Amino acid sequence: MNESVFDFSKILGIDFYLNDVARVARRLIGKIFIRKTAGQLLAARIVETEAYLSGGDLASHSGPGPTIRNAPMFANGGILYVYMIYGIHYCANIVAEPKGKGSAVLIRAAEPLSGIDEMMVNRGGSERVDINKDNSIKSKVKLCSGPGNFAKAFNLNKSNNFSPLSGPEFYLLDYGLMPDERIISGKRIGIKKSADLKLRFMIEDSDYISRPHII
DNA sequence: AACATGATCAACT
DNA sequence: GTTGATCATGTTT
Repeated sequence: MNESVFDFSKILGIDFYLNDVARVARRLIGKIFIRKTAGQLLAARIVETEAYLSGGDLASHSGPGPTIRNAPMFANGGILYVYMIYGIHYCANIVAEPKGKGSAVLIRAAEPLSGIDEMMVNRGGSERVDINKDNSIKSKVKLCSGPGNFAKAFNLNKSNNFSPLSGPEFYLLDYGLMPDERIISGKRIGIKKSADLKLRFMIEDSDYISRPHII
């Protein structure tokens, strides 16, 4: 698959992001995330997200109010917020709602579509990303599954903070859902505070989900 | 001390 | 195959 496959007129407008973050998280399912750099195009279809609210959510980084780290969350929606977790992994978020609110959507998993060889390289190229000993692809299933893996496959880090999702490097395209696809919601993964909120969204029975559904 | 994780390995079914 | 313990390790509180 190459660049000409994608229709960049399907890009999401800024209004998409300036809505309630839980609504944005749900509607991001099925959207195609693209990173375009010189001579390279990475693309994956989002299949799993989590919303982190602007208020009343003890698990959200915006809880303490604006700080250096969470500054992107308090900017206007439609940009990236990338932070490091556990000293090892990066997590990529899409900021939602108008400036000053403080909310974001964590991208937890996606289906690789384009630039799969480059994603392999970004991930480290070991058998852990399902490649055979001769470097041929065994499976693309786990390449972007899990927030740390997604960020690594797209080579995202803190330098991508505040990057707009309206180009020229990052794009989100809306191709809709397949007729038989259903979006389900459940508890978020890996948090202890506000753990019962049903703010995780995913395509039911998708092969690319990072973890099982937790009601 | 906690943290929006992921890879690995031991000990199971 | 699956599950649970353990570890790696930067940044914030």
